[in-house]
Amino acid sequence: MDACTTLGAKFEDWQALGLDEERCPVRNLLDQIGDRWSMLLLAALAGGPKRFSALARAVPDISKRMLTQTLRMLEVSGLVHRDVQPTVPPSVTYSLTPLGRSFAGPLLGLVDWAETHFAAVVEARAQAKKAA
Amino acid sequence: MDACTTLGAKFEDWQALGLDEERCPVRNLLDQIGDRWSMLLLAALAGGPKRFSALARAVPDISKRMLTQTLRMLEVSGLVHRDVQPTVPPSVTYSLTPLGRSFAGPLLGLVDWAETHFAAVVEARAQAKKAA
DNA sequence: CTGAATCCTATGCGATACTG
DNA sequence: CAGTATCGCATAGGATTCAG
Repeated sequence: MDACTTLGAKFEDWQALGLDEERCPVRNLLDQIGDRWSMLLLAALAGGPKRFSALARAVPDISKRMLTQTLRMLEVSGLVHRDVQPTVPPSVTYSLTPLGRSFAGPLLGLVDWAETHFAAVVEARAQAKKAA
Repeated sequence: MDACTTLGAKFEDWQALGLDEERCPVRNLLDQIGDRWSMLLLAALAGGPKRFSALARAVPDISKRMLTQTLRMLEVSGLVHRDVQPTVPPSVTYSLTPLGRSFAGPLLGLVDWAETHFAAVVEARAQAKKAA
């Protein structure tokens, strides 16, 4: 049974349960990390702990507001650990929890797909634009 | 080298290239399928071709507007094929292209992670709420 | 340095009504 | 049946300023 068939079967199961946002793990996950920044920050932290300002530099086009907000959400969900050093000036280090690290595998799968098939997607979009 | 380290290394590479939205495959993918419906519709189609109204029933809380819009985007990106039967009344069937099917693997990885670790995430959120 | 607070704009997305 | 068109709100999220 290939991945496609398996996925189709799983979808049937969720559907039978009403695809409820609260109960369905997949809907829940998508609500969590289906935003513009979550996956990117998890990837940024995969290499090791980073400080707030280092993360801000690593992802140039994120605002401080969204950086704080996204990290908080990831922390609440148990994917990221926030370590505050009570120095002056304060120093805050973020790192992946074991749960966060366990997410690296699936995320890497997505990343690999993106890199492998990026050219095909660009090509498809070019074709579509030409047809229009 | 585990997935976490690999992912960290890849992020360094993207960072070196400026994490450009146009050029970075990952940013591009996230812009595409990082919305509320794309991944869900791809999963819904993984089991086989479905008609427009069947998809609308499969995902109860999607509006016709978003269903159309999301399917169009997936079609333009080459992940979904749209087959129009010029009958009366018209019948339109959507299916995954080979490119779309190739995405089932990575997507299944994400789904499996969600199902496996859902309980842990819920637990973490409960702890965070209690602390607050 | 690491945020919190406030303000403001863009737009995602649902609801509704209409068409071929 | 399978959309399209229009309206309108709720929210995402950037810019800026203040604080510990």
